[in-house]
Amino acid sequence: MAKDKTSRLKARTPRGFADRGPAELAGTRSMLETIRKVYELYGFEALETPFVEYTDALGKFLPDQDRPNEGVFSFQDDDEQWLSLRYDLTAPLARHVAENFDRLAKPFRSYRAGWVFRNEKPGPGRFRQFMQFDADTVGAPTVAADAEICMMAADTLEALGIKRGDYVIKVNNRKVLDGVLEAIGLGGQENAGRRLTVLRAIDKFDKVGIEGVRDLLGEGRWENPEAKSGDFTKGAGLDAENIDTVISFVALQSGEFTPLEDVTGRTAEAGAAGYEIATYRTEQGDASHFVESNKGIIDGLVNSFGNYTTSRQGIEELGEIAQLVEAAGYGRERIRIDPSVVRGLEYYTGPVFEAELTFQVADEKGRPVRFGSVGGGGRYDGLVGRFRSEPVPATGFSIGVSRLASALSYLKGAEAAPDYGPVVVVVMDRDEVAHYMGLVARLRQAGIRAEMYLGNPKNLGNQFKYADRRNSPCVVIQGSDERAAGQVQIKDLIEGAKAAAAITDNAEWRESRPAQFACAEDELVAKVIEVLDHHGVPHGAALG
RNA sequence: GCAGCUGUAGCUCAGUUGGUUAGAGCGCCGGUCUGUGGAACCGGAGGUCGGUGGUUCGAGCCCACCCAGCUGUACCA
Repeated sequence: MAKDKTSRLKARTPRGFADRGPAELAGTRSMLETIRKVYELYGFEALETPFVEYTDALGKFLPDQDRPNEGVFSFQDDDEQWLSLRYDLTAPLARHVAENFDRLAKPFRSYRAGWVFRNEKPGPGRFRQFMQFDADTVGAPTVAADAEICMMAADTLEALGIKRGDYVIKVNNRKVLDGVLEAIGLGGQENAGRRLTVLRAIDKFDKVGIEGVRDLLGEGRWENPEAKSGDFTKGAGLDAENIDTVISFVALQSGEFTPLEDVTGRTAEAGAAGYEIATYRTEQGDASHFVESNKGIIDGLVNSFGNYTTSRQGIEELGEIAQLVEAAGYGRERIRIDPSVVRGLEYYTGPVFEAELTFQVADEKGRPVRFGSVGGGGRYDGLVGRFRSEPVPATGFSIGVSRLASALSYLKGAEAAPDYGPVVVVVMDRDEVAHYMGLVARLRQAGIRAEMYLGNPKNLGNQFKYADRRNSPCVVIQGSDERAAGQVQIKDLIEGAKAAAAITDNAEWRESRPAQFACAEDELVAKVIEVLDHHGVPHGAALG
């Protein structure tokens, strides 16, 4: 079929999707392996579910319509049932547990890694296909299950090489929020919409600050507040008193008003636990000592919201979590009670978690890059219950593998090790291809990545260029001279590149044949291994 | 969805007040070179100037609309 220029196909990946090269694949693979080991250490077991689910199982039909939510990729089966690509790993887990409920040992503890799909506008670091790695405990109502998940999240980030202090696991409880919302008259089904607006406002605390949240709780907020220009976001329309109530809640973690724990009389103990102690003195010279601790935050919550029934229950759960993680040695620098975390606006029913990276790096243009949330989770006691007559408690955590991988690549910077290619056996004599293939086979049997040059062999230089591009550690050469002597030439390309740095003349370059030596054909494997080991190139069992 | 900015070769970009056949660097392919990577030199491929319409003797350049991308914002189960 003749193709003129105008009708030629344009090769391109769809918006929000990307191909992944060998370096990225290797990085992801080792990350997944690290995460998997931590999850297994905690007693979770592997599970895989398909990419496609019935849309109703995902709970993603638009209200009152016969059509799935636009945010999920959907299509109809030949029997006209709606199918969708999974948009997270939690809804499919709930389906799996419900489907196999009687067979599974409860509590059921499983982990899953895989691609999920969202039909949304892509952006920097946001794709329409990305990978998550989840762990969930289904059938355990105790907050010990939640506390454990938080500790595991901290362990996982550290196992991935993120230093303590460069991340934090924030914990909140939806019940605390719900109680506050009830108290300001936003309880009940009829206020679901306004409740959502309030939650979103709180969720934006990080971005817009305390005054921004105040605007969003009241009339609304302009994208550029000074100029009153750009987009206007309509607010929740609360009155001043209720705004103050909500603000006082958010402010508990704002740094402007963080309740402290009084450790007067036990400063030695607090100091030993690693707390930074703040000291205040009265005019009479009496000293009081305080630390910023989870207990302090919880005491503050009890003081402000302890008389709301729903909130009180949530605060007690947070207190238990704080106590459990503290007892296990996880202090506030790792797991932090933080009332501003909202997370997962729909199905969470109790504790919610968010894993955040706190270090900052600059991108190639010198602008600061914030990574923010790299994982999150919480308790979703209602999700499995949708399929059954009774509620089933469940709690879980999800790591955004793709986003975390890009954060890690910034952290590691340029030190990413080069991936070495295979040993290349060049073709000097076309009639001897069978013999060259024999050499390659010997190398492969010894566990060495190797291949014969399969392109046009007429120009030896091209074969070296190819090996160079593949980042091959060395090439194997055998012409008629060597064959007659029962020898091969091994050329160490890594050493050669160093040795040749001083040579500027092409003729001299060719003549000198840097880092090249001859050996008996029988010694081929042993000598190649010497070269590989010298440069730390993996082979044999180390290939994995 | 809304707002701002940007669309010229694979990439980064020039392109004069609107004036002949739209250029450069890098990259790519080939050659010098069928016994040696880099360098060098020579040659080649690759463009409906994002699209359509308009103004004009004449548009890559001016105007209108559309499309795409980027950034922010909204939404994000």
